[in-house]
Amino acid sequence: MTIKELAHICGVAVSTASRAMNDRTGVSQETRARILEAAAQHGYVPNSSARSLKITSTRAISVIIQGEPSRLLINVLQLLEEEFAAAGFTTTLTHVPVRRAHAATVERIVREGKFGGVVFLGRYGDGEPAGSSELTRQLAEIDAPMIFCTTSDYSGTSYPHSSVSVDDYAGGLELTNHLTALGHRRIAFVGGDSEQGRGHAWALRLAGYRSALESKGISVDPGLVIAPSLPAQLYTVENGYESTRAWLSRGRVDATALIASCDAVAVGAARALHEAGIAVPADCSLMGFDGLDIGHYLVPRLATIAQPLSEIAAATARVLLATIDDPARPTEQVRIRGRFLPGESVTKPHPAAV
Amino acid sequence: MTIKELAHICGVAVSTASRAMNDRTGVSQETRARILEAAAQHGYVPNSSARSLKITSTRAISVIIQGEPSRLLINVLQLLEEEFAAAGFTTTLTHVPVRRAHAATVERIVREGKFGGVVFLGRYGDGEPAGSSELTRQLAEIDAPMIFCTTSDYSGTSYPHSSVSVDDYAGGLELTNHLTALGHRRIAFVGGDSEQGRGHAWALRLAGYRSALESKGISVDPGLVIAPSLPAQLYTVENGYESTRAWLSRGRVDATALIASCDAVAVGAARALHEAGIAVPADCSLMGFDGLDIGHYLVPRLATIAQPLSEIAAATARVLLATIDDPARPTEQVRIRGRFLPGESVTKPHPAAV
DNA sequence: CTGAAAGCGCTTACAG
DNA sequence: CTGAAAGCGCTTACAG
Repeated sequence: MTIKELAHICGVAVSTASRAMNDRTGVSQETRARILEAAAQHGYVPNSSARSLKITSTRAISVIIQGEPSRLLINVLQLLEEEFAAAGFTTTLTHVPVRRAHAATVERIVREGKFGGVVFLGRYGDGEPAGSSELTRQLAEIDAPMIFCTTSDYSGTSYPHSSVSVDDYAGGLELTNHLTALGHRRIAFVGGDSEQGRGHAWALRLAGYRSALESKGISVDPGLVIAPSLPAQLYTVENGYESTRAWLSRGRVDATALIASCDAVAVGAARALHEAGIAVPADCSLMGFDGLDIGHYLVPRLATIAQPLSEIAAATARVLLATIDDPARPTEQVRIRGRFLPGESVTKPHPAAV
Repeated sequence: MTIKELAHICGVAVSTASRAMNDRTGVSQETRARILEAAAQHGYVPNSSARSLKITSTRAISVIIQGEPSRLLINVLQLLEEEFAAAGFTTTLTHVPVRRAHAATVERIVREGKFGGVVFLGRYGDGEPAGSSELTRQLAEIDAPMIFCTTSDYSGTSYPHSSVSVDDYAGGLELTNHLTALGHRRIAFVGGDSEQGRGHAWALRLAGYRSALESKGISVDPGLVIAPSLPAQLYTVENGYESTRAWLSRGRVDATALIASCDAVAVGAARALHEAGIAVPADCSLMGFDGLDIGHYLVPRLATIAQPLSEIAAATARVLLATIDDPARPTEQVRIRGRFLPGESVTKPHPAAV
């Protein structure tokens, strides 16, 4: 059923039916009621294509996720939807495969002009440094309100778009400080490489780890920074397991604690430690990052930094909507402090370490 | 830029530009090349609203997920996208909140007629029995190709739509047989209630559990079937933890093994057992269901039934596409056997049980 | 091979 | 308050 048929049934013009359906002024109370009733009775649903073809300022947001979304991103997506819905905006998720030409797809979405704004959720591009990637450069040329959510560029170089994320650096710092306060000196970091990771969450967490150690006068041992065995799937349980196993196979390193680049990596690392006969936390303490629900139920319960997802979603919506209202608005980099969640996976250093 | 501008630039008619862009016959090789080049140069992107307003047979599939999607559903979604893409179909995900009027939203999506077919992924409706819910009845009146994926109706009553899922019943049977073969007699089941669950995955797994016990001459003790403490979020770690804890607090029950309705529930149950001083598997064996990646890395490694996700996605696409080709095609109920994954969470029964 | 025209289902000035 | 008409950007018979 089209609006034309609906109008015919009610004996009114199409324009009147449209006004009634869209809750617009300029229709008498009774005419509106009659039309709405007929619409409900006949199950009339406006054709959204025709609608968006006419509508100029589309109150819609496109959320773009690249690759397989993690549990965390799904939770953020949920919250983003709620935030935007509260402001009267629709949210549409577009899923961009990692392999395909990402920039082209994004450009297409933006150029189509169906959306009032775009949220990039999670990583984007090919994992290059956020501020200097080819994609970022291309995006800078596209004139549309956009924001990066849970992706940040700690390097602080000029950054063409707004972003919102947990303060990964401060989190890495805090986790490490917890461990040094307990007396740990030989602390390993798994899931990140020191090279080519600028702008990545793990790289910022690693930077926090380095700073914390240095501020305590502990020199960072390169042998304790464990490169990812599966660089294509950094934040996965598999990567945590394989990386830690490869590291342990290289011989005794005397670490008394291990910080994982995220909770999932921590789970994999815990398994690798277990298989090597190293008990958590008796022989080696373990820290995660993200605050996933599941970490709270593991045995031992995982110590971690919880990402403030609600605040991240709220800030993302706030900044993007403000940018839509005022495109000339300066960009904003929002970093929100995470909350430390103590766990059973951490204790004082064992004299005979890993 | 619109197709009109593109046509103007190339000095051709709009219809010619359209034909060139859509790879249609009836354009000279050189004209086509010229138009495509101009399109690429100016970054012309067709307006999809205008396009879908004209197109009759929309080669697009709507995937509807209700509530917060689990890890498992996300994986299936991924695979579905690939399957449909291979057949030249676009996939659009619509996320329906649990609270809101689900039937109305679904009806709206279907009635809009933008999609060639609809996949319901995961649970739908208010958790009522699949075959007899109000929603199913309403959907039966909507004339569009649809299929239910990972949702099934084991009851075998006449079912108005096609569905594809793992064989939950056979899986429940297999898990239980493994335990009885090891000598277990007092086996509990957590995460499902015996009432009002017809059509739910956990109910089918529970049915398999019952049958397996009965076939061994072991009577099912109602005290060993643990009702969910959080019925609103059945397949969650939280529910596994809370349900098991509530059950353990009711006193000694002599169970030597516990089957969880899914892997997530198993993780929560493991935590509750641990807090009660019950060791897995020494004091109590534990079985999951689904075969999530993480279960493979837990300590102890979780024994489970792996859902054949690729096969489920492939069958879903196959049946739905066949239904689109031939709407008169009879509905089909596909049940795919899961694969048992042994784990360290299961052993022979301990004499002094829970 | 190419073009002019109709029309998909809507919304929105513009008249009355 | 209501209606007739233009037009959003595209595709597709229909002529040439």
